[in-house]
Amino acid sequence: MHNINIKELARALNLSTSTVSRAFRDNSDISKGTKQRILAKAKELNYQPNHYASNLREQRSKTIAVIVPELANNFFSQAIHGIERIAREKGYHILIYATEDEYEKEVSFIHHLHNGRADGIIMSVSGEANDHTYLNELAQKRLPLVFFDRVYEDIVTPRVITNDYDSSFSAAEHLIKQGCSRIAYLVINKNLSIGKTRMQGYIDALEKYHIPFDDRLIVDCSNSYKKNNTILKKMLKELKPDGVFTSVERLAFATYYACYDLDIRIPDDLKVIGFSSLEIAPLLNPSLTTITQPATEIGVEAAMLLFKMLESPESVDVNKKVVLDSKLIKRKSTEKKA
Amino acid sequence: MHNINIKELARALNLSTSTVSRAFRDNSDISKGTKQRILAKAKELNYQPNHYASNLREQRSKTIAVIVPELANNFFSQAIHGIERIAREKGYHILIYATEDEYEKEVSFIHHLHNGRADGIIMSVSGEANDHTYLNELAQKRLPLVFFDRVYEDIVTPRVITNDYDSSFSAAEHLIKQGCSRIAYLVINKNLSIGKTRMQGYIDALEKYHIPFDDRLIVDCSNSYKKNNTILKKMLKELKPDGVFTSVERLAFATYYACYDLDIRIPDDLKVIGFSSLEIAPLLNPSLTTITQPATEIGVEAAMLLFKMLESPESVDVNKKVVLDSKLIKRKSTEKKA
DNA sequence: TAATTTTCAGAAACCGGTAACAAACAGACG
DNA sequence: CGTCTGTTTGTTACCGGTTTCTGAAAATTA
Repeated sequence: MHNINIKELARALNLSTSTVSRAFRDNSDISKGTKQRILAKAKELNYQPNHYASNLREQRSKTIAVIVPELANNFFSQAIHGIERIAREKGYHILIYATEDEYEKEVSFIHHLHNGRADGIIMSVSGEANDHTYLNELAQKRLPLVFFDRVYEDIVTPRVITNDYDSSFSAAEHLIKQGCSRIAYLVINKNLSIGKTRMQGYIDALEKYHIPFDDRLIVDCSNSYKKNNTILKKMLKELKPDGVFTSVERLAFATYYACYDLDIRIPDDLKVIGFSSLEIAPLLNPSLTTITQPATEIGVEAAMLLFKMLESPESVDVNKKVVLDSKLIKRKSTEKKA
Repeated sequence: MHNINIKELARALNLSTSTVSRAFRDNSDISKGTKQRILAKAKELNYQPNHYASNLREQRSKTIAVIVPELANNFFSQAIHGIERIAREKGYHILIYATEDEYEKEVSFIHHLHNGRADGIIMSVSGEANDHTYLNELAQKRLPLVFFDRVYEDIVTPRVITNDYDSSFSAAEHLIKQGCSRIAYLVINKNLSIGKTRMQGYIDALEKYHIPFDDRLIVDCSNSYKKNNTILKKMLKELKPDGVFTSVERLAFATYYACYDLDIRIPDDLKVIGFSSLEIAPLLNPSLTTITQPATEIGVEAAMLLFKMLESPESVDVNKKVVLDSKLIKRKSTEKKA
């Protein structure tokens, strides 16, 4: 048994397809009586207008694409949660794509989206390469794009970010005030603007407190747990920092594991602070001081911005930047010795 | 500037649309030369076949829908990650829907999917209500459905689950062997089969070790953190259990928080074990003994099963059940006093 | 009552592809 | 040279809706 279509429904009611179609859209003229009759019959026969036929005719899909570097990550899953909520309220569906931080996948996803599959794109970039021209084609096709959190500076499109510079400055300042003077900064992709911005906050805080900058303390990490463990252990042994500031949640965990392995006590020997959306940071051993981004809210804002662009493209400045505040939450991992 | 379509591409090449169309599908006859010429021109003009037009004609969408209770949850985000990987390999796209454990949303999502938007559905159910007839209509529409993890027993469709009974039995047994005799079982939805199965393992383990069953120790929790905190504190004070077994990750965290508040020491005063997909369970204070489900693999298996159904519906028995093993990982939260 | 406007329903074109069928053309063969 | 076969391309109907245009009937107005 196949799906019932508008033709069959029309025949069952002895009406034309155009009349039946009208019953499902509010604007057109149709008598109240027939509309009722059609809707009743439609419900009885469980008729749903074919989505692809409507989309083809109307030239819009009521679907938005969400591209993120990874899914199994607290920040992104919370952000998607926020996007999903707004999309549902607006009657939109969301397609999810994970780039796994691979540039090729990012390019491929974007290219495929040129086919009308989605009406707009919300994206947090992978940041693996420097050629972002493939994103410029979107504007030509009138496919609105909103960046969130991880962005490309050279692409002009609205974005939702957090006050990364201030947060980083505060984070480094906090470590300094807790007595740290050799603070390592852990980053995954130094080239990505978010990594750079956060690093600048760290550097400026050092300068304010006249702490010499040692570039060996800027540690470039990878996405592999194993490699990071090696890198971090080496760094901890050789450079003996008394504070670690991680620009990414995962690196805070990696630091914990490395410290466990090396019998370095947190916070006595080493204080740790990190960007993190982990809800159970208070349950860690020791509880982790975090800069927590409003992940769900970022998703919500990004989605609302995209919908605004869809509803009236002129109303949104392409340079629009929504900046939300992260929160520095002090916990045991940066406590001073009693 | 609008999207270029097949007609314009054909005109640019002085060919008919059918010839151009053929260049993009492998089966049809077309000379090698023209195919090359077409593909080159397509690339030059950045032509992408309109997805909705193809879908309408071919009556399939190359899209699968994934319905989960929540997104901001380690288990589900890992499972989606697994699904996404397989889908991408197969050239499929995935639509994501979160029910937020609300029955109405689940029904509404399923109903909307009758419109051809997706070729198949992978779902973990909300379990809020008892009428699941809306799912039976899917089979009539030849819309394949695969359950994973949280399933409805009364719906006959392939499923991917874990050995919940055995895992629960082992978990309870582990607590008993560690010296617990008053073990609370924390559950969110007692009616859901997964809650029942897991509870049975717990009950049978108690029986095997001749430990009396006290139904006050079966604690029905909610999805609200605040409510759970109240419920758990009350339970801990009144019933003084020496072990807690949580059927859901979130409840293990809630137990930790409650114990912190009440100064109950884990594991000395109370041992805790729980189902959890948290990768950083070793970093908790104390590290949490978990039954860890192979979340990503569950997603992968569910997706592979769905694709098998799509490729040859007869080849998959509707009673097909893929059972994967969870792992019991012992950590400090269930350690015996030295 | 006749003229005019309004209301409501149907016919048909259209969205952008796909594929069955038709046709043109080249080469093989008697 | 004519017929046959195979290859390649074009013509056209179709997928399932939406919407413009058209016309008949009903309602309003003169």
